[in-house]
Amino acid sequence: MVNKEEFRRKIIISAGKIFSRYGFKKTTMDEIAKALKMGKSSIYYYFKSKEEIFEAVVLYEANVLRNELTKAIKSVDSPVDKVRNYVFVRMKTFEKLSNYYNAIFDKNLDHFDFIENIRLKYDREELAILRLLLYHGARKKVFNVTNSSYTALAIQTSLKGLEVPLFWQKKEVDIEERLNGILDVLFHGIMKK
Amino acid sequence: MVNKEEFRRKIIISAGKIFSRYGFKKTTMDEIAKALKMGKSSIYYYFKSKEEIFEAVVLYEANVLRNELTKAIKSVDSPVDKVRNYVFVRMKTFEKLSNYYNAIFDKNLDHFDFIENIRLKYDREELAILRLLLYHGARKKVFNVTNSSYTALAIQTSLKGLEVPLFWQKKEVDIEERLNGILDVLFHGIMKK
DNA sequence: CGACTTATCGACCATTTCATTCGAAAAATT
DNA sequence: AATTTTTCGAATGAAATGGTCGATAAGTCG
Repeated sequence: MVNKEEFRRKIIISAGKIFSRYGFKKTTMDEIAKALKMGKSSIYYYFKSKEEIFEAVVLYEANVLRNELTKAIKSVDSPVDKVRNYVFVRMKTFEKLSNYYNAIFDKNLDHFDFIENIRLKYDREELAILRLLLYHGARKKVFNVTNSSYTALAIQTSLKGLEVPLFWQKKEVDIEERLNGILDVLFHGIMKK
Repeated sequence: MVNKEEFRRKIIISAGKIFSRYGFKKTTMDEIAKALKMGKSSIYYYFKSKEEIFEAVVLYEANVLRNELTKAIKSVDSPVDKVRNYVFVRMKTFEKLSNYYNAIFDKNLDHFDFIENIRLKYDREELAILRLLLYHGARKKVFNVTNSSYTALAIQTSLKGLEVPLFWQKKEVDIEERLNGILDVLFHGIMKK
């Protein structure tokens, strides 16, 4: 009982690597099994289907993202630093969570309902976090934000805008620079004079 | 007539990218065609089979390697620099020629005769080049090599030994450092006192 | 134009691949 | 030794895929 969950996690991590390399479709159950030195059919003792494994992988990565983010926020005090850290970590973690992002972008996977669900859920979560960061910043008279919900949405939208070029032309873009640019604009439009 | 060869090269380069990402087996003719914005069957106007495309790709990359190497040798004068450049370029080009190297390493592709042929041919070529470099070095009284064939084989063997860890754990290994180490040993065992 | 060559493509076929199922049999636990 | 948990080989049916073929554009030459 205890070990079954343990082993599921093992599968998730191992399969995650393969998925991230070849994508959902090109990854075969046989490969996942071989990587774990098991027979293909044994995998089905732990997961009902390939899709279910993928779902678990994406969920797992989404959680990693969530943890990194909350950790990054807690690690500093000032609202400005919190926002800066949040944005930075969010973009930096990007590359590592290829399955999560592939799941969200890949048109080929649209038909998976759970992806839409995850996307919605995490969008809402992100919005809540941003709203809170802004709200506290405003409370402390650091930000000049009247409607934190509204501004949070604006920030989220611009962050998503940055995801696309990052995702498509990975190499070309200098993340750091562009992020700093965005943060500059963001803060100077937000900060109390 | 002129354009057909041109287009074959286009296919080779485009397909090469896909092969290098997914490997021979996981790459489909449909993908190759789509990448070129063509119908799948059109590809067969230029190549007889998927295997033939792959062969062309590997051959193409092998030629790239050969060119880089001869260029690197010609760019310097002293025997020491020639050997050093040769070894360096050979290892540096490594990452870029994933198809060539995959073809040589991948057990799954063993049954392709042409791979064995390419391997043999290029092994022989490499040996000839090394032998020449050593021979000239000895002539100029820079190297202390009595049997250049024999020593060339030794060097080739050790270079191949380095390929394996490079190939399997790409990230971990610091190429530069290890190469310099090998070169150090090589030269100081070879140089005239 | 009209014959002819070059190039593209959709539909189709034969085969292979692959996710999944199932029952049996190890292995572990009671 | 009975029971439960875990693993696996073999089988299956559906989907994917490499390759073929004839039709048909598109281009060329007289």
